[in-house]
Amino acid sequence: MPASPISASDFLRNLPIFRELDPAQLERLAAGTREVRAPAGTILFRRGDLATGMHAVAYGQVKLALTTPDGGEKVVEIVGPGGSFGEAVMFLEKPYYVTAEVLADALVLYVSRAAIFAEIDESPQFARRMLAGLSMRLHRLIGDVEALSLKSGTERVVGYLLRDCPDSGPGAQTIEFRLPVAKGVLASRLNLTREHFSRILHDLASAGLIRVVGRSIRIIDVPRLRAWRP
Amino acid sequence: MPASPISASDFLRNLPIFRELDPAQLERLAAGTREVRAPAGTILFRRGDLATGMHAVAYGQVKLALTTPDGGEKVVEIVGPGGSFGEAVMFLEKPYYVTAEVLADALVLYVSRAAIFAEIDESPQFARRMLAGLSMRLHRLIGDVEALSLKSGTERVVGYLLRDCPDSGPGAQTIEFRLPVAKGVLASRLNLTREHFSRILHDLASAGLIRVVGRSIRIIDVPRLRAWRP
DNA sequence: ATAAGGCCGTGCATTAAGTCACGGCCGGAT
DNA sequence: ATCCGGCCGTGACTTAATGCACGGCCTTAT
Repeated sequence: MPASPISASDFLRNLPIFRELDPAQLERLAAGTREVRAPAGTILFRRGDLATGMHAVAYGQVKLALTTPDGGEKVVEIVGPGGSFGEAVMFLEKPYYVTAEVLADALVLYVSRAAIFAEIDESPQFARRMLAGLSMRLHRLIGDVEALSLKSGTERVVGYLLRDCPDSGPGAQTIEFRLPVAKGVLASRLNLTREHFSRILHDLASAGLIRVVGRSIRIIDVPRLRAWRP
Repeated sequence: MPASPISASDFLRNLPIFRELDPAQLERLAAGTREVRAPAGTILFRRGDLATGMHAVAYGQVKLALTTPDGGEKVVEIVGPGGSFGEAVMFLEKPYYVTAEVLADALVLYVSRAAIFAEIDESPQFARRMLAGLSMRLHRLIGDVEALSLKSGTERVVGYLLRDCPDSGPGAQTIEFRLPVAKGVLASRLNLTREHFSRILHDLASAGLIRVVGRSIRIIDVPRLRAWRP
């Protein structure tokens, strides 16, 4: 099936979920893998499509979103290199619940259900790896539910800005980075309207906590931002 | 470890997750199972406690809730007979993310991580069962995220009331049932304040869609309730 | 250059939901 | 029976967040 099984297994090896597999295992998975190169804007699948395998991003960016009949959408996750999606729905043999759209030109690996199931039968270690992966996802999703249900918009934004800041001691530290996606997409991910998100960033900036220039954000004082209260 | 391994395996057999296991497998799991009888009000574990196994409800009712430092809480799930919880956190070897409180006198089976892991190594079929279980949970949780982020309070209530109504044809059908828990708990589960929930039920009732008497709810016309629009 | 389109910020009006306060009711314990 | 305490309903008010409208700006392609 694959045009170049060798490169498929090379990509697979570098994905967190498939790390620590031995070469034989990777080879078997690679045989059930298809490489999908897709430019920004491509819809990989829509809510309701049949699911017959899982997906992993080698490079690029994919947006997973819930959609409503009347055109509304809520971004559930933004998947970057090394990330995977669609496992749950593959195990359940149900149609996709979300729609996947490529945001930045991507190489997505598609691993068939048959290959995954065969490998589970072959290797308990692999099964545990998949279990850990799903558990991880579940854990993060409950974090989202928590943010959605008992935090304010501003708290969610602060939480996001500090997502990978070490919980370091006192003393004003400054960190600068670029948002990985357009603000509109991020707003939806954080369950805010574009307008509301814009206002929140503005407010945090005029409180002297952050500095925003286009997509670059400088956190002026990490501990003070972390200590933000309504 | 168990006082009566025979009854443990009897209970296990009747849980959806462990159904279809052969007697030998059940026996092995039962050996790693502890029966916990707990009256209403018991806290089984709190957010932050160490997790070393999973839990399954034989009878009774358990509430899983997120808690905030300042005493707030959001009910994530109400687990009844046959339901299980704590798997994800067990696989990740992380502390519990939610707090579990017994709502109605319960028998909860606690299965140690060791027993689960051993059985995964023993049986790929069991591994697939666990994968399906976690996938199921993930699926439902995304449903919650969807309800939380793109539905109004009333829509969530309507969705809940219709949760297990067959999507049958036209013609006014009537269904009556009792809420499984106190309205305050249900309100939190649906991410509403008690007051808001109360008003919503009132409004639906005065629109002639439902009839509420204490904990009993009669849906007067299922299709019309389903067709409810803001 | 310049045009065209997507993305973003902001003022104003509106609304869904939350908060506070109070009073009634129901069910279990004495 | 009667008392008590938890659970629930409701009115008045506040607030966080949304929706709409518009205008600027910064790409990207021509």
